[in-house]
Amino acid sequence: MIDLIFPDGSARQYPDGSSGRDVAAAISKSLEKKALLIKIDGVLLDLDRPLTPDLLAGGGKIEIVTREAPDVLEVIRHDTAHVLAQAVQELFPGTQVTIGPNVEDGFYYDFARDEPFSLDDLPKIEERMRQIVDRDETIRREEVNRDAAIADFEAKGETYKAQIIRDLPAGDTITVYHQGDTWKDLCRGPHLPSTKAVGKAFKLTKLAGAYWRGDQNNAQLQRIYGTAWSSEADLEAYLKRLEEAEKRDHRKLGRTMDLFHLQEEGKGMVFWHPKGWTLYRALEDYMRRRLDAAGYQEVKTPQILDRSLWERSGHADKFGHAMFMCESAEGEVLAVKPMNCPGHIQIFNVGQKSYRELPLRMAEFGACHRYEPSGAMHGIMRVRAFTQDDAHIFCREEQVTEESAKFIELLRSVYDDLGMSLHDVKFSTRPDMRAGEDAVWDKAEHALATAAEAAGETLTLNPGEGAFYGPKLEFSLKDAIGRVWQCGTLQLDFVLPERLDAEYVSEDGGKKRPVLLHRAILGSFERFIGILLENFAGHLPLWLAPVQVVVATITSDADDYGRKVARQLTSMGIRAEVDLRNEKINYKIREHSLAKVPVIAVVGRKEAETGEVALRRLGGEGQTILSLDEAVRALAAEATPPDLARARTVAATVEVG
RNA sequence: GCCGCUUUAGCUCAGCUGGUAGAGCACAUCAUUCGUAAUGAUGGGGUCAGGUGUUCGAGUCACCUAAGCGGCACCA
Repeated sequence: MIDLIFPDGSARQYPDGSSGRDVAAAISKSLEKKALLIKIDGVLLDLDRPLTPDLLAGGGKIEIVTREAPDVLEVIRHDTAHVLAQAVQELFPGTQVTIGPNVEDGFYYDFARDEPFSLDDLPKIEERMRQIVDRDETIRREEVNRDAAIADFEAKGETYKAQIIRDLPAGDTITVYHQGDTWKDLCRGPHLPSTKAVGKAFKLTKLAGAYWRGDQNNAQLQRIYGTAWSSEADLEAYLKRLEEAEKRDHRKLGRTMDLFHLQEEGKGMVFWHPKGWTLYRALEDYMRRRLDAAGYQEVKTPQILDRSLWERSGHADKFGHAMFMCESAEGEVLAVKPMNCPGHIQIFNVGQKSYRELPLRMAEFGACHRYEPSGAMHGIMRVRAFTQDDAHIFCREEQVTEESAKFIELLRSVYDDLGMSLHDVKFSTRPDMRAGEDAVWDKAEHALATAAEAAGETLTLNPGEGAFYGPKLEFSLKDAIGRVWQCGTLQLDFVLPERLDAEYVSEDGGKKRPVLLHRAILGSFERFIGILLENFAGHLPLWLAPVQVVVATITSDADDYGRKVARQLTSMGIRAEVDLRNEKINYKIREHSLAKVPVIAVVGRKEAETGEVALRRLGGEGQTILSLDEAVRALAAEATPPDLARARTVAATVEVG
C-alpha cells in the first residue's frame, strides 16, 4: 500500500501502483473528470503515472490539479507545442522536430525542414491542431532504453532528437510521450492526459529563423511561435493586450509626437526634432545635476582617436569589425570612438594621481558609434550612433564595495524619479574570449557580486556574458510588448588600467593600478527615451514633456489674453505654446491630445474677463478653473524636475527649522 | 549577418485573375468666431523603395539590391 497526505492534512492509503486518476476517482467521479495532473510534494506529475514509492519519498503530499490551477497553464502551453509538432509532421512529412519549450505567454517549436514555412501555412497548421485536439488522442508516458531510443529516432530520420538523447546525462531516465498511436516525442513531461485537455485557446503568432542550439555556426531551423491559454476569454484578453501594447510603440509615438525620425542615409542614427530634443535635453539636464551632486566630474573626449589607442586597449582586436574607421588626407587611420573608456583613462593618466584623489569619478555624455549588425537595429532602442550617460570610477580595490553600493543607490533613485521599475539585474561572468588572468577574474567576479549583494540586489546569474575586460551587472527594463532591454550597467575592470597603464601613487609612495568601474544609468539616451515613451504610452510626466502646456483660445476675442497666459507661463520656465488658430475648441483639444500635450489651458471670453484659466489634463475629462496666478504657480511647481523639487523641500525645511 | 514578411501621397491604407493610380486624415485657399477629442467647400500633391527582366503593355509576374518589421545570432 502507499500512503498519501491530502492538502487538508488527512492521510489515506491506496493500493500499490495506484495513479493520480485512481485517487481522484476514489474521491468522486466528477473530480476524476476534471483532474488533469497531480502534484506530489510540489512536483507536477502525469495523472496516469503509477505512484511508486520513489515518487513519494518526499512525504507523499498529493494535490489533484484541475484546469483552474495556475500551474496547469505551463503544461497546457507545452502540450500545445507538442500538438503543433504533431500537426506539422502530419502536414509536412519529412520535417524534423527539435525542441519546443515554453516562453512568456506561450511557446515555440523549432523544426528542421528544407523548404521554409510560409505565413499561409500557419492557419492550416492551426486547423490541423484543432483536429488533433478533437481526436482526443491519449497522451501516454513511456520509459525507454537510451540506445534503443537513439536508434529509433535515427531510423525515423530524427537526427536532432537522437542528438539530444546522446547529450542527456548518463544516468537520466529517457522518456517518450505518445500522442495517439502514430506520434511520439522525446520529452521529460509532465503532460495532460489527452489532447482534448489542451483545449483550443491557442494561436500561432509568428514565424522566425533560429539557430540550432543558439549557435550561428549551426544550421538554422524554422521556429513557429504560439500562444496558449486555459480559456478562450484569456486568449482574447491576451491578444487585446498585445494590440494595445503595439499602440505604445516608441517608433509610432516618435512620429505622432513629432520627436524624431530615422532615414536610409543614416541607418541607426537618430534625427532629433525640436520636440524630441527638448525631451532629450530635459533628461540630460536632470542627469547632469544628479551626477554633479553625486561627486562626478564631467569631461569631454575626442570623437575620433588614432587606431593605435584602440589596439592597445584591446577593442580593435575584439570589436574592430564593428568600429567606424576614418582616414586623414595624410593616411593616418583613426577610429570613431565606440566607447569612452580609453579616452577617460588618457585624462586620468595626465600628471600624477595620488591615492588621496580616489575615488575619481569621471563622467561624459559620450557620443559613440558602433557598426551594429543590420538585423540588430530597432527604432531608437538599438542604433549605430548613440550617447551614453557614461562614467568611469577610478578607485582602490578596497573602495569597490562602497562605490558599487553608491552607484546602485544612485541608479535606483534615478529610475524612481523617472517612474521606471527594474525588470531584473543580471550578473554576467567571464566570457570565453577575454583579457586578463583567471586569478584576476576570480577577484573581480567575487568583488562585484559581493558589492551588489551588499547593496541589496537580487542577481540573476548570466554565465559567460561579461565584457572582455571584466564581469558586469546589467540593469534591464521592459518595453511595451515585454522585450527586455539592458539599460544600466556596472562593470568591474582590472584589465584596461593595466593595458593603458593607469596608475596612482599609494600611501607608501609606490605605484599602484587603480580599479576601473565602468557604469551607466540610462545606458544610452536613445534607448532610454524609447523605453520611457513606451512605458508612459507618450503621456510623459510634466517635467519631461516637450510641450507642457498649450493655451487654446475659443474665439479670437481671447487672443490677447491667450498670449498673456502663454507669456506668463513661459516666464516661469514652463514650456508653453499658444494656439490662436481659427478652429473649434473641440478640434484644438483633439489635436493637442493626440500630440500628448499634458495640459491644455482653455481660454475664452469668460476667462479673459475674470483673469482665469481652465486647465484640462491629457486623458481627463473635467477641467480645473484657477486664477492665472494660481495656475502658473501650480504648473511651475508640477513641472519642476524631481531632484530640484527635493532640493526646494530641503531648503524650505532648513529655513523653517 | 541569418530566416521569414513588408515597402503605393507627409500619415494610415485600398488597388480583383497584368490594360497605364484611389480613399480618409494631413497640407493650401476660402467661408465659418464656435465652450472641452474631427465645421464645410475647393484645390495641390505619387519615377507605386531602387534596378534588371518577361510581356504589345508591369503598382500587379520573375530575379537582384536596399531599407523597415518579427525572430535568431550579436551587443565593448
